[in-house]
Amino acid sequence: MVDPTPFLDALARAGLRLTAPRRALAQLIADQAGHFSAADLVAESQARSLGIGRATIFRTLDALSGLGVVERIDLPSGEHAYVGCAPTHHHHVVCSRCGRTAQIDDAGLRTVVREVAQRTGYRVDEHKLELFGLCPACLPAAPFPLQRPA
Amino acid sequence: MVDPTPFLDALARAGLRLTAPRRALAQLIADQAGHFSAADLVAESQARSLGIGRATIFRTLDALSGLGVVERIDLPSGEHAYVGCAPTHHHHVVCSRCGRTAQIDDAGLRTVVREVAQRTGYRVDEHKLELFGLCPACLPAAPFPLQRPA
DNA sequence: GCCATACTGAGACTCAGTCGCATCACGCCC
DNA sequence: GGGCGTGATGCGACTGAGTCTCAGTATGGC
Ligand SMILES: [Zn+2]
Ligand SMILES: [Zn+2]
Ligand SMILES: [Zn+2]
Ligand SMILES: [Zn+2]
Repeated sequence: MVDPTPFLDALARAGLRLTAPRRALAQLIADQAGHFSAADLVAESQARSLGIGRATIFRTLDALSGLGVVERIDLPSGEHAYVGCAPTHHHHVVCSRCGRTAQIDDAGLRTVVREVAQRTGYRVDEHKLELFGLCPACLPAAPFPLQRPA
Repeated sequence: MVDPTPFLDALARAGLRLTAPRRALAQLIADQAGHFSAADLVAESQARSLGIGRATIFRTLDALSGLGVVERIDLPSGEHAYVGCAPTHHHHVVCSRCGRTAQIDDAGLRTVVREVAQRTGYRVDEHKLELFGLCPACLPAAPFPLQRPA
């Protein structure tokens, strides 16, 4: 039951209409603890009998991610998931157990990108960094790393 | 018409059989200039009348990526693509125009990962970094960056 | 309150990827 | 150089994500 206003504000600021389905979805998204999939929203919307069409859920996710307040992450499994987040450049650490994410800013990546550009001769326009592991809350539950950190 | 033996070697080393479809696919993959999708292979296999089933293509890609000689990359568009590559830890710079990729090793990312872990309290087990831009060959053709480098 | 128009829901559709199963053929052993 | 066990194949049906169309609805500027 977190605050959905950032999502609504973003929509309003972009000149998009604040319709009932969008309000409901903003709330639904704000309520998510970790990352969530479009299917999750469909299921919950049905569970809560919100009467929101599947297409609208996809369209709203598109709109919100276009505005940068929701971001798509590519799970190692190949699935797509979303997280609500701030519309500034950043990356995510994703907990493989509970799905909760933390935002991280540049964290020294700028240097890495510059070095890569220099070494490869590519002009790098865009980059994506995702980190997976266990959040502080889940750490005690799982003693061994899945893979050696690298 | 590049050399398909690295793929075949990897299969053999893993105790997998070198069947006709796998040989054909190894060649097909070796022939790819940039990244390719499962659908690309299906199409080319049909074009060359290789008679390879769709399922086999997916299964072979799974096997090869399990062995690390092929890697799945998540394009910004959300599509999945594959690239043949060395079975060591590395990342890719992907040309948004021609799809050609360059491998890059750690490139200072280790430090970034460590810093992120420290700042967030997460234990980071796995990470994925992908860079997108233009390769040296495509650079002259496209004067403006799609987005400000960040 | 009216109206242009952005948005919506329903449902059909496409396309990636999976699965089960009968058949095949690789490659080890002789 | 054959047999044979078993891993691999192809087919075709299936699932599930995401898209599209279109007629109808409701937002928000005026
Ligand atoms: Zn984000
Ligand atoms: Zn967790
Ligand atoms: Zn690779
Ligand atoms: Zn290029």
